[in-house]
Amino acid sequence: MKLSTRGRYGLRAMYDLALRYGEGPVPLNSIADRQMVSLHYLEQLMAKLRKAGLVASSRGAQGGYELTKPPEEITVGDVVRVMEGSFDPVQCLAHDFDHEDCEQLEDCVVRFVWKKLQDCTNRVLDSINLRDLCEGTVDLSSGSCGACASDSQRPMGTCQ
Amino acid sequence: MKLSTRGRYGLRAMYDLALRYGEGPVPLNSIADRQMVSLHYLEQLMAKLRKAGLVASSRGAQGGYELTKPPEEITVGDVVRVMEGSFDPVQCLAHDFDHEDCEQLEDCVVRFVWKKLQDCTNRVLDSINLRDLCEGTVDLSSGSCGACASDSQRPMGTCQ
DNA sequence: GGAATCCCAAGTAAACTAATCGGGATTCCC
DNA sequence: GGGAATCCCGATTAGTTTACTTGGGATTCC
Repeated sequence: MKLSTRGRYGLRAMYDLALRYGEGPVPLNSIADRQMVSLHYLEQLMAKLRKAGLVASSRGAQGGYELTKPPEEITVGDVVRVMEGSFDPVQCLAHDFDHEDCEQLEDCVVRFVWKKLQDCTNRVLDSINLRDLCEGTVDLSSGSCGACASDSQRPMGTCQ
Repeated sequence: MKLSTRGRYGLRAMYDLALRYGEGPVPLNSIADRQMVSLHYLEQLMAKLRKAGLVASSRGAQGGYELTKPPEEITVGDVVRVMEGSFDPVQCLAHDFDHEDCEQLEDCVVRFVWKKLQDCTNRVLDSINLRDLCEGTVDLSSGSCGACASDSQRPMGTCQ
């Protein structure tokens, strides 16, 4: 189980926008530079976030992207589910699954393991919003990245 | 984020073996039949579990596979990590990652979101062992599969 | 000796990933 | 009104992964 670059880049872009919330449209090339991601690729990712209603765009010079809601009203789960697709470890946990097909697919006991996993994942992702990220109020107690902690020139809580 | 068939089939095969623990080698074709999985594909999956030391095989007629440990000593996490690879949402959370590369890769704040996700996932998967599955002592309270509950002809806790 | 098993390596079609490429449409500002 | 800055869109692509299938070989029991 891995995250794709879509989820990772997408969340970093949203974090970047959250840091600049209220300052007007943020052009994508500045995000691409800061986050070191290909501009064209990021455009594709932003299209998903726009269609999901999480960001709004304005075209032309001085255009760019901005969050459609305050950072505290957007959870990490909102972003990740848009970028990665909803976390359905197995098909028959998906909302639109026809349970007539049940016996063809999965052992019940085993399926509920996946259900527990899904619940836990959503709970974690929905418990953190973009404002938490900006303010560094996320509890970082579990595990630490030594390489980052010592670099004090960078903006708070960031690596680059 | 999805589980591949490797993780799903692998856990079902291990559950099947756990139900028959102590009864001698279980031939793979019987597992493949019960779990409705291609025999040859299942062979490949079992090879991983064997190399990881979770099952032992005996060849020849009356041969088959069996757990190397009692079901209560094998967690779902043990199985899933073998089958899916360890859940490292991003590279730099992996054990062998060189943190010199840190600034190239990921924003710290965002990374700790992934760290929390990893911790929670491992905690859930490691909290359930194969005996729990066999005895149905897993707490199934969150969510339910209507199609299964009503079918009383099947072995307890199963769908098929 | 033959049936039942596990073991192994190779091949494959389809999907997915992580982009790149090339251009078009809109808007601001001078 | 012209040009720069920006978003928008569709096509293409190389590489990887997934979920198998195919075809056999080795071992063991009876």
